[in-house]
Amino acid sequence: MFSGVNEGGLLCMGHSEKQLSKKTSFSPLSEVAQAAERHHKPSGHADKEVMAATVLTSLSTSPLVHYPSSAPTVPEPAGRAWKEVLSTSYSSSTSGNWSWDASDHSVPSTPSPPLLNDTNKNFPLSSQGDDGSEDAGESQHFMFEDPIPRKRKNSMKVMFKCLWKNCEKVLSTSSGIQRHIRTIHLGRSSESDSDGEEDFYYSELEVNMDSLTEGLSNLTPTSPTTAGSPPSFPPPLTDLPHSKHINTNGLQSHAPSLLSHSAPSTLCHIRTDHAYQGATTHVRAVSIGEKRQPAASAHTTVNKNHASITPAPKSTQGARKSRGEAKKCRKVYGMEKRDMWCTACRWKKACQRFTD
DNA sequence: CATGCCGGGTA
DNA sequence: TACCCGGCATG
Repeated sequence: MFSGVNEGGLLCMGHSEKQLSKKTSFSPLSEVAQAAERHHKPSGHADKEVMAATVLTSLSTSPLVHYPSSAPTVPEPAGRAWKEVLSTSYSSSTSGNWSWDASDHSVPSTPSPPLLNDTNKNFPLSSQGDDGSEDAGESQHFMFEDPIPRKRKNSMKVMFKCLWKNCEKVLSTSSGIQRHIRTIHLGRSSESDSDGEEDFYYSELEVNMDSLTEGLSNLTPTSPTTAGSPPSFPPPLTDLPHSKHINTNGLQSHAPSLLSHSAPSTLCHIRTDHAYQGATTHVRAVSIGEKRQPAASAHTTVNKNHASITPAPKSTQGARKSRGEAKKCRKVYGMEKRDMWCTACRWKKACQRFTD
């Protein structure tokens, strides 16, 4: 799909420095461009290369452009389907400093139209001289996509499935599932007495009705019985490797705290570059509680979060020299904005901006 | 495989 | 000292 652009980048890589050829997994465009820009020393490189790289960079400043090439493992159809899902429910600014679409026009069961209207997309990093091409909301998704990216929004449906033990209640709205959890499992009578420590463990099933029509036909909003849940989905309340734990109060700087009970479908903000999904049915477990999560927890790589269910914070014996959970410059800014990294990160040293 | 960063190299 | 990178540990 981006063959033209990619080839351009790769062409530049062809006879560039070893650094470039080495990091083939990164965005060749920006890498080349930045390297070319940075290494403006008289290395004998033709100006043409620099120019081409620069142009490519300017074309590819939107990470969205870069993702498809950097995530080759995602099958194209699934990837696109996922993007469709994203575009219906989330607003991603793709640079790490993402933001929810603060507008509360989203209704879980009826995916809202593309967020062409999200005006307050704050994108503080976009100080590049770029024009508004990437502010155009989801249009950027398809800037370089094949000309027929027509989506089938109508085919996407969001379900919410209770993850509490022995309960597989499936509702079509997250508020419904939250109410269900609150009343049934948390024993609360009203929504008002929320003490901010509620754990709403439910999974958000985004179902592509096209491909899974009959497979999930029994997963109707009113079907409380065993629905066609993903086979590997673990029973709740013990371990939730697939679950995402999101809190209502204490989201930190990078994770906007717009997670409100009233805006259910904006629960999870997905960084698209981590938007891993292998199937058209995306399962996302969501919990609203009081636990703190590092900012990096807004990942979609759902299997990394050790979501502790009980309020007792499970003392992860990560006391070992584990890698910090904080997003480092590389993750936050991405390769394409490498010049925004802290110097330590640029030099492959310990990040000094996002210390743990 | 991607990421973080130590250790060591170069200018 | 600033910068870069090989290579390893980690997830």
